[in-house]
Amino acid sequence: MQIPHPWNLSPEAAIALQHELAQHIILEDQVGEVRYIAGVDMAIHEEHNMAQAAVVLLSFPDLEIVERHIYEEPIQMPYVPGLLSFREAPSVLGAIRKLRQKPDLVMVDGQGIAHPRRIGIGAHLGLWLNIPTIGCAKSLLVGHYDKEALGEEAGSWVPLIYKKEVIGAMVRTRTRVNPMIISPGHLISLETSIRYVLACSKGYRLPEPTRQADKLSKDKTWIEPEAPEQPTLWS
DNA sequence: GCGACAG
DNA sequence: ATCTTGTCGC
Repeated sequence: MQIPHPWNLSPEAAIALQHELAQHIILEDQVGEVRYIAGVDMAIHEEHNMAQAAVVLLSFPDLEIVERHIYEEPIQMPYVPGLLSFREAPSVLGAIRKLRQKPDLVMVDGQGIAHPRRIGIGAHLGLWLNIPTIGCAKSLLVGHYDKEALGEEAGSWVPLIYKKEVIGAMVRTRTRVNPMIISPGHLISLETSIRYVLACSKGYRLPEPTRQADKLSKDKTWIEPEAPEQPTLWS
């Protein structure tokens, strides 16, 4: 395949690459036993043009924090709707590289395949890592759904439709709170994606992996602990 | 041509 | 994403 590939591309080249990569996304479950779930997110310090990516590894189904890491680097690309992965993925991957334990599943802050070309940052990261991923977004990029059909209780959900196809689901992770936009990333089905997201929801809108990563990415007092450990043997 | 538009 | 205090509701 064309992985690895450069990230600093022109909008035209990035879109062309997405069309190529989307062909390789697998939506059948290839999720083995899940012991560790990672959550990733990123914050930006506009003034210094710095990105602060964070990854938090949780045990499953306990959801206890096992590892937390931050990775910082200058932001390279601007934000362009539909091309978010080219702006955030490099930094997120930097944070993931610090994990000592390989995650069995990764939850990403953004769309999975609920994307114009079916390859949001969640799906893109899954392809790059060859690990099952789920896109957990807080707002819609594309698609429509039946608001009336979505129950108010935590656990209810309705399919997200785009061009006559089911690309994800609006999932109520908390009663009477705006639903999360859930879509499979890679190596996982929509049904399984929803199942894991709900299994990771602890009374907050964001599922634990993403919620913890979001919090850590915004933390300004976090000090990355020493890494006298051995290099990761999985990446 | 006119909106919509993850983070 | 980020700018930002108090405030309404479960």
